[in-house]
Amino acid sequence: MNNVAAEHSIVPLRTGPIACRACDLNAICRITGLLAYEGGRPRQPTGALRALRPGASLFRAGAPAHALFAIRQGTVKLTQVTPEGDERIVSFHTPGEVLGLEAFALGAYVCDATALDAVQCCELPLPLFSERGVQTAELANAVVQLLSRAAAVRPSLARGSARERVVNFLLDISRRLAERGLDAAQLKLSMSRLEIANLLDTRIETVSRTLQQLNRERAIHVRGDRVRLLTLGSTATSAPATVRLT
Amino acid sequence: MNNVAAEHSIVPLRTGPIACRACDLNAICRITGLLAYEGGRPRQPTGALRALRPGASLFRAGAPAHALFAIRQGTVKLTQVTPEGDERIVSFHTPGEVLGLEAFALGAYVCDATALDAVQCCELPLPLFSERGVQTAELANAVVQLLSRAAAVRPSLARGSARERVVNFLLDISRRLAERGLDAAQLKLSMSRLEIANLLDTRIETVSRTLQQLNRERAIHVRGDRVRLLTLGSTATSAPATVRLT
DNA sequence: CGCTGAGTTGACAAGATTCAAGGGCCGTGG
DNA sequence: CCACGGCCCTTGAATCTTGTCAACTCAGCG
Repeated sequence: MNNVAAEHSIVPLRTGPIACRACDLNAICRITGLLAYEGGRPRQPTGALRALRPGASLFRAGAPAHALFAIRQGTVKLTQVTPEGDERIVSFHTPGEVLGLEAFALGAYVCDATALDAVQCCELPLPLFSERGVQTAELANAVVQLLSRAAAVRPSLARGSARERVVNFLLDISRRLAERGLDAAQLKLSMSRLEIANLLDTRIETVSRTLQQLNRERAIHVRGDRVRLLTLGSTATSAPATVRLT
Repeated sequence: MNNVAAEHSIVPLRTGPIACRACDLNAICRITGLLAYEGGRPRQPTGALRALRPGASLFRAGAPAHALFAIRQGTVKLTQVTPEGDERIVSFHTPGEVLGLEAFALGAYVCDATALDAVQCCELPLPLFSERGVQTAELANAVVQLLSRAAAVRPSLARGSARERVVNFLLDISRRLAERGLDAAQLKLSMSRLEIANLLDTRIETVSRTLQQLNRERAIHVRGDRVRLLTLGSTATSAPATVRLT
């Protein structure tokens, strides 16, 4: 009775990069010609591709910004260093998301970006925009679209009780997967418990306890970095009676 | 011995609108011609001005977005309604700041914007951008600048201990005043304790207790909605010995 | 002059952190 | 191949912070 994986039928998750059409940079890549077409269907991006090992840095806070980045595969964490000198995790980012948007205004990155696992990302050099320019109205509009979406307020995950934070954290990951057309019920937590605790402004013990409690309640199924959403996600919004957020 | 105001020399704060040159919309107003010049010096804005009484709504979440707003005077709170139906305060905004930047991408506002006191603001109709268009490279660049700055990560105030939250809240207001060239040591809290507590994700009693504790420690001087930063703000970063953030 | 609402304060309860200990997994080296 | 050590995660118990509830002050206002 030890083969829990088989017992609960945890299957391997998708690997491989995300499709270009599901990427937030898609419109811009098409316009700039970085993404060539073959009979109406986009093929591989022609822009610079980069591969990062776990722990490798994509860019660092304060460094002169030279490019925008789009994640194709893996997870990237954005962090800042507090005045006291310890790391504050700002957010985690999954395939299809774009990093470094502050570069247009500030010319430098404001966060450290670090790969949590094997990351593959596209690099869009900024001169692409300043040269051929935001002069073409089409490109300008695409950039404005992208930035404006990023400017919209995102509800902080570090609010409410420990339980609410953990639940919202899981639902946030699930929502992102769903938005890109992936399986939203099976999550792979690429980050450690410590990093989750950092993001949620709580302690590792609290994160662990809360996950285990949700597990006991059959709201989720946790095993290491694999999480399966059971009553969470499917019924959390429609039938709040089964799983209390609070 | 009841004349505390005189005793601690609390003086009236500046009223009147902020100067156009200290406004985040300045560049865009100049380019669009909404802000006319007289011999090189900007005069009053020619765009639509709106005045709001305390409690009046500037725009509502979900409403079709038709304009950008720049605050000239007063304080505006941005709120969202949680799925449970109660108000969550997202941020407070002071003169010179621009609201509604998500409109470009979403076509609708994502927050409710409400005046906390007598507010005066400029309204920039969105057609201004779609018509004459982001086609002029200069305007496009100004919009990108504004949006890109807004896309930069802001550290959440609802993190750390109750004391850290309150201190950071006060320092945040102070910093904003300083950025616009105003007196950063004298704050007028236009919002209620309840609204502060909501923003900081804590309780009104905790906010009250913390403010009073800082007051007893001579870190600040509080009297109603007037706060004077004493050791806070001037020495908080350079000499952490006097006032502990933690 | 009493009413009302915002703010403050105290006492207690609930929840999170802290400290300590133990389990499981994995890579290294005997 | 197995033992060992390190790291991550989990769990328990004590402590501390914050939330909760209630009472009270104070200022503004009819």
